[in-house]
Amino acid sequence: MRLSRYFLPIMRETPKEAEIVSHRLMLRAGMIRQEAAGIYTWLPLGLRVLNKINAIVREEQNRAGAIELLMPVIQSADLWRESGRYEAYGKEMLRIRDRHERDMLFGPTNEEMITGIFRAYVRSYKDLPLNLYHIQWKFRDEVRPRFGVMRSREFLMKDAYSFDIDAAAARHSYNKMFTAYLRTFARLGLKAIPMRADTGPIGGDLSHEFIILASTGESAVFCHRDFTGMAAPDEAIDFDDRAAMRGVFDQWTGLYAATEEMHDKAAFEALPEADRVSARGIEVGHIFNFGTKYSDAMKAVVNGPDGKEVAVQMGSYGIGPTRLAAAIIEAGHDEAGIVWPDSVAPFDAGIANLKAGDKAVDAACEELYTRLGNAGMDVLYDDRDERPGAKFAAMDLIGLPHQIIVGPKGLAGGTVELKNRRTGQRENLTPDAAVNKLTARA
RNA sequence: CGGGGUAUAGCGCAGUCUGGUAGCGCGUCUGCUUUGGGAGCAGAAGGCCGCAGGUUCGAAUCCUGCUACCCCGACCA
Repeated sequence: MRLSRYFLPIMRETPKEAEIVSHRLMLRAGMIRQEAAGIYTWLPLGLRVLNKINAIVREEQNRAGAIELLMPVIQSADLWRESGRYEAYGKEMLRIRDRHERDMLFGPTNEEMITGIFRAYVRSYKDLPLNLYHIQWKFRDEVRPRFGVMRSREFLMKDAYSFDIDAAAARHSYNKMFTAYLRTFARLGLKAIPMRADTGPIGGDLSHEFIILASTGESAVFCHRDFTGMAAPDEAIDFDDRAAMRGVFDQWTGLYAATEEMHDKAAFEALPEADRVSARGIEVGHIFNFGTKYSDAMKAVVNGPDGKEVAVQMGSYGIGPTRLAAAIIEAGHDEAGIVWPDSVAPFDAGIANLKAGDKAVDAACEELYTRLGNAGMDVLYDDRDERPGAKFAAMDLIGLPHQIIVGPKGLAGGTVELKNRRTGQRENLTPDAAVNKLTARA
């Protein structure tokens, strides 16, 4: 993409409403635009990041055996009356009425709808286990939306729903999602720590929140220091291996970790002082095993091997990609701007033409741009007629992980500069070497 | 939902107390000079001063009502 033809409204000054760093940087980098309290447009640069996050979430859901579908944002109130949540959900649910005076709502979550889908088609235990998910907009009419897309009213959520014949099978489904989440967050460059959580209005008895540590986190969290050194399972792990899944779960839940609501002060203080981590955390995922709460209420039953009908065991599993975009920035930024992990960077690399209009520099940039593009890289080429300082600032602000800086001084000696945004390390290389080095990474 | 605040050009702000028809910085446009960490000079465009009503010869400014947004707290993917 040539920057001169792209739509990237970056700002030098920070709009005053932005309090936390991710919100400020998302606005300044031209990723989002506020349309109303807690409601945002995702501008082109932000959308690229969001799409990359979604792709990783999707890959890991699929790897764990979940199957994607797409449910609507607008739902009928009738389904919610069946489960009893139409009354129970409260003012967070945005209720609307259509032209025929029918009660509708903007979905805050989809347990009812997925249960309706399940019971319409699945009759036999032989069709289990089943895990269906979608990535869809949700609306929760928060009393006080804040922190940009971190706590917005409209937000994107990946929500998966598992259906199993019995509690043991449901437990395995839970462990699979647990493992998939660890892998997902690791691929997004985040260190997420599972913490036992309250189940709230979703219901059930087993639940974990995945929390990343960040000073701007909304809740206080407490955990064992060893979590910071733990590595997520690699892609060779077998999701159908019950013992392996249980092993991952046990490993990641064996140490103390709790949010403020679930905090056990005595247990925490029993740890050696050096092992205690007391910090702020951002919730980026939440999983629930709630048994037959919805299947009972909505009669989602299957015939078991013995011919008798049983209510299916269910679980639900949520990740907020829009919140994740902000959380990744909270975890990766410096004074100059965002520092994206390669996996979610809006572009794989940037080329800064320090003297647009200079024949040699233009030609060198064009060649680099073409060659990297042919190698399958997504490159942002800053071909604008701007001063070098403005280009450096823009590249750093939007956080491109790898930048090739091309100017007359270097070219005179046959080199360009390759800069690593994260480490700040720069090296002078021939254009060939720079292309090879960048493409070798993929 | 309680408490506090703000609303003036794309962004950040001054002007409001003390009424006289709107200004600064950044950004944008034109031209020239510049070009390795957000350039300089010259010129230009851009504003129902949140909305509605009132007071007044005259309202960004005073009065009344409304709306939107932000912050602190309680609640939440």
